[in-house]
Amino acid sequence: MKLSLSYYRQNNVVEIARDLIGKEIFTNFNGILTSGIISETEAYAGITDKASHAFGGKRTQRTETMFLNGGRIYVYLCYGMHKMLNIVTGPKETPHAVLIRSIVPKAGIEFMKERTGKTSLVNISNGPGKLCKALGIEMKHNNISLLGNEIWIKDLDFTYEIKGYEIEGYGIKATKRIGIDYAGEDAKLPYRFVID
DNA sequence: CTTTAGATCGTCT
DNA sequence: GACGATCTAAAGG
Repeated sequence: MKLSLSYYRQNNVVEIARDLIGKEIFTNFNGILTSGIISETEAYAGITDKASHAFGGKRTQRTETMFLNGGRIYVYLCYGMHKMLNIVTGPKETPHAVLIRSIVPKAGIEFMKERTGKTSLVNISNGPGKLCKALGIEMKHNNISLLGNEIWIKDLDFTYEIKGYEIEGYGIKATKRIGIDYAGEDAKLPYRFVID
């Protein structure tokens, strides 16, 4: 079933990042439904985390979304061409977010191929920029609710097998985050979660 | 297999 | 004006 507001408003962003592994994220834009199983995440822990856009309580037009209450998405542009998808968590004024870094495609695979120009599922959504392309996520989707009919996340109570990718009885490994060497000591925190 | 350059633009200073 | 929570293609070993 669809994850609820009370789920997103829990205050432990690192635990939520770990828990989101194995859940299914959907988008439904203009009648085109696509989804994938979340297989890699990273937690960004608000104002105390040097790697977070909201570090030190930094409020700008861009980071404002993270300060709102949990249960919406934060989309931003990286390197001038890639959209990044984040799940805003925690209560209002607590700018926690979970970056979705990889999904295993499930629903609407033909649409994903069309959006990415790829002919196979290999490497189609295994990266934060790539999954946004596969799911059709654009800058204009920043700030939209995860309880509406355009994007949502579902808990799974059974296992999946998708075109050779088996997601069953998996383990979850914690590692340091990617691409945040500027964050000093915080770059070493085990805030990245992957299926193992 | 690994390394490297180049693409490209919203956001902040 | 500088810089990314990245990706790809191309070249080299």
